[in-house]
Amino acid sequence: MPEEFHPRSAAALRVGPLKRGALGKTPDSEWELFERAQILAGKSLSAVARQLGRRTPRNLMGHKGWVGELLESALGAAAGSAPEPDFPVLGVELKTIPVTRDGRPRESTYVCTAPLIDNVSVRWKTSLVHRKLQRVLWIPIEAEPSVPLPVRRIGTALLWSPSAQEEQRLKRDWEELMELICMGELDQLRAHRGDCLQIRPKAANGQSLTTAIGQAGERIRTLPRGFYLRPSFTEAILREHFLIAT
DNA sequence: CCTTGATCATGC
DNA sequence: GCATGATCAAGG
Repeated sequence: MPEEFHPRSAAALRVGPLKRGALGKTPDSEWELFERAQILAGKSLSAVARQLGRRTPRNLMGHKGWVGELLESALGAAAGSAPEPDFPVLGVELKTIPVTRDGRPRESTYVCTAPLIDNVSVRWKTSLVHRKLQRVLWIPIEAEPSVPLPVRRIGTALLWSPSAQEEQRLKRDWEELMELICMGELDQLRAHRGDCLQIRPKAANGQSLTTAIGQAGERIRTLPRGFYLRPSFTEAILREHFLIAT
């Protein structure tokens, strides 16, 4: 059996330096993925970037996805833009989540593109939202504006699956939102809809257009949309598993 | 302070 | 253009 498949001791997990080549290797199991994430806990973004041979930008303006991409590389996620979880074989989606000093999410969490056409046969359980949220490796990232990006720290990872109740809430929202899409009610498809899951524009700019269905069933051009998790939902996830003062 | 709507970068 | 990675910024 290859050496890298052996469990490591708890002591090694806490204080051991990263083995040469450890960063970026694709994990073969969920356990191995989680262990790699644990090793990153407490490290600064610039430290991880340095070990990967990457430069750390001064800030995120013009580099909005930099943190997520850094963690993808560090954990060996399959790079690319395929509409599937980051670790397809494991069925695990990786999400970095910017948090305040209190550990509360600063932003909503993008899930996936909202399908505006050819979606009539899609059910909750066959939806991309469902597939991506079945198993998520949440990695909180320190995101206080007063803390310079390079010294912001990576938090303790959380491997999460929705509870039955959480899944019901997601399913209800998904069905309500998809109903509007299928009925051509894009005017009513606004971000205020949805208890925990919402739909918002997801586009390069306001001129971006994609095809959707209008009220008369005709094809129309509209802004591309994406599914997002509300911060209140992700905050509850973190709070259930970590101790967060209220 | 929070939410909604808008936007930035990258690969194909 | 579409999918990924998200954060920005105006207004309530």
